[in-house]
Amino acid sequence: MIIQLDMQSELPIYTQLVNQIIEGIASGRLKPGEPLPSVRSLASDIGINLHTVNKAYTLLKQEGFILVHRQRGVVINPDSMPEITKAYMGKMRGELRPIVAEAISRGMSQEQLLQEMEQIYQEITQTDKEYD
Amino acid sequence: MIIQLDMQSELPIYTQLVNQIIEGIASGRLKPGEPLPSVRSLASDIGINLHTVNKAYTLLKQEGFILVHRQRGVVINPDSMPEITKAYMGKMRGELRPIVAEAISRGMSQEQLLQEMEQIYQEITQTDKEYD
Amino acid sequence: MIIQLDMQSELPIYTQLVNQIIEGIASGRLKPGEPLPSVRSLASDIGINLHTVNKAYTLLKQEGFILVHRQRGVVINPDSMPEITKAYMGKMRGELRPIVAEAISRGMSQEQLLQEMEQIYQEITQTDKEYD
Amino acid sequence: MIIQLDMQSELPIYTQLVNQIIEGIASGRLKPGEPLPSVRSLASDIGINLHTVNKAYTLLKQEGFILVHRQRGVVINPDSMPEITKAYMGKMRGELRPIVAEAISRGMSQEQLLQEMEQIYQEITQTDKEYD
DNA sequence: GTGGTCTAGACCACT
DNA sequence: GTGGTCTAGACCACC
Repeated sequence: MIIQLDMQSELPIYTQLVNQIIEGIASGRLKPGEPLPSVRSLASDIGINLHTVNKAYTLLKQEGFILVHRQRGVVINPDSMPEITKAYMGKMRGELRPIVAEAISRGMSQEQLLQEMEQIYQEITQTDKEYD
Repeated sequence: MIIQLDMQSELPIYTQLVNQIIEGIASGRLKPGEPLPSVRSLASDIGINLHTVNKAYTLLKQEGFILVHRQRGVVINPDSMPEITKAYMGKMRGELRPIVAEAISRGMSQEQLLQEMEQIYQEITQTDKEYD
Repeated sequence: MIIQLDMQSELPIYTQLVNQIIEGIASGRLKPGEPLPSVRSLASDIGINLHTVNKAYTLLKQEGFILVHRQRGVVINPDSMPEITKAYMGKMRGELRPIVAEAISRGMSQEQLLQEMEQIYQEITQTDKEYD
Repeated sequence: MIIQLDMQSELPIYTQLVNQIIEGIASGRLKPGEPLPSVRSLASDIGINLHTVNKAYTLLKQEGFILVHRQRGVVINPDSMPEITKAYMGKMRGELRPIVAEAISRGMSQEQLLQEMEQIYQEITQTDKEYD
């Protein structure tokens, strides 16, 4: 798992970590049951504080993406991913809405916008298949 | 222009203001050249601090959505909206990516996701046409 | 709001804080919309670190007992308390079960046990009514 | 004696073990004088560390639920179960209190709550009577 | 060794 | 002044 952090980003480090791990799951690079590095080792690997990693793991655990197994350590949830709940859909639409609004106000067509999303979808899912 | 703020949101108030004004533009409710309330009146109308409105207007001005005349006050940019620059596309893709990734990891299909975006696009653009 | 912490307890400080605030809500001493002290002031009042208070508040926020209002600070959720969800019932039963099992193995009758719970229920709800 | 451990639980494994053995006693599946597996065999049976089983047995012995004979091995205390001491009642009430408080704050009535406890009591005591 | 908790001190964004 | 974030160093419980 390669983690790329942007220390200048407005996004908190722990959020970037969460995003990258979720993208890892979405892409198939991180498979159910697969172990994640310990907070300490990941923190020292990417040169941040262990508490920052801990916060990211805690959030991922709360949402159900990962779990802490007493014997195997931190692993991608082997049983199931979080569901598409109403709460999630609400959150997702709330995040999407201002992005779409700005695109419209800049004159982007619906087709262009959908194409962008489609391309991102493809980029994420069709990651190098050497991992399968 | 009706402004709906969520004081419990994680989004800063000034960001919510910016988003709503941009959505107003996208929907056609706010037309080029149309005046916006003064910092002072908007702030007192919605019960927030002057600085907060000021920050929102400043950001909108920087991106080119509005113009601030000393005499004529604040108006929606009558000449042109911000362009679809490379910088903008990069920003937009960066925001879209984690949303798409989470949707994928929760098992949402590309079709579902595109449909969601299409619906949001429609919701914004086909706002009540009494404004035209 | 008087907070009583037991620094020798096996329960983490932030858990004790969470419990006491929830009991404050249950008893009516803390009413919907009522403000809670800031993390800093509460921390210094009870002589603990502000991060510990922060963790307690974060948990209460996640479960919906409190919310952080951008203007009014931290307040008891004025609209609604968390629901009696399936997840909550599962959690509650899982906590209750070992308590009941031990009581049975020590020879406590169902009546005694129910009476204990009833008394606790009464103790919490019939707190000194000077607060109403 | 079937032991069900949840390796993702927040409860330590040894606590889960203790709880399940006490519930076994409460239900009548484990009777006074009945032998329990040796530390070694139980550990290997359920795939956990020797120390973990040892810790559970030590706690059960300290509270008086089991006896550990050098020759006859581990047995459920044949003479008596732990008493309903003041210390125990204090501990029990302390555990019950936050559970009751949360139930109240979520709007659960005293009747509902008592009913829940009654049902758990019944579930534990009216276990399949083939064991009698 | 692991994750979990607590403390301490610092900076920043927001209002 | 508020909450949010990050760092640092420490101790403990668990396995």
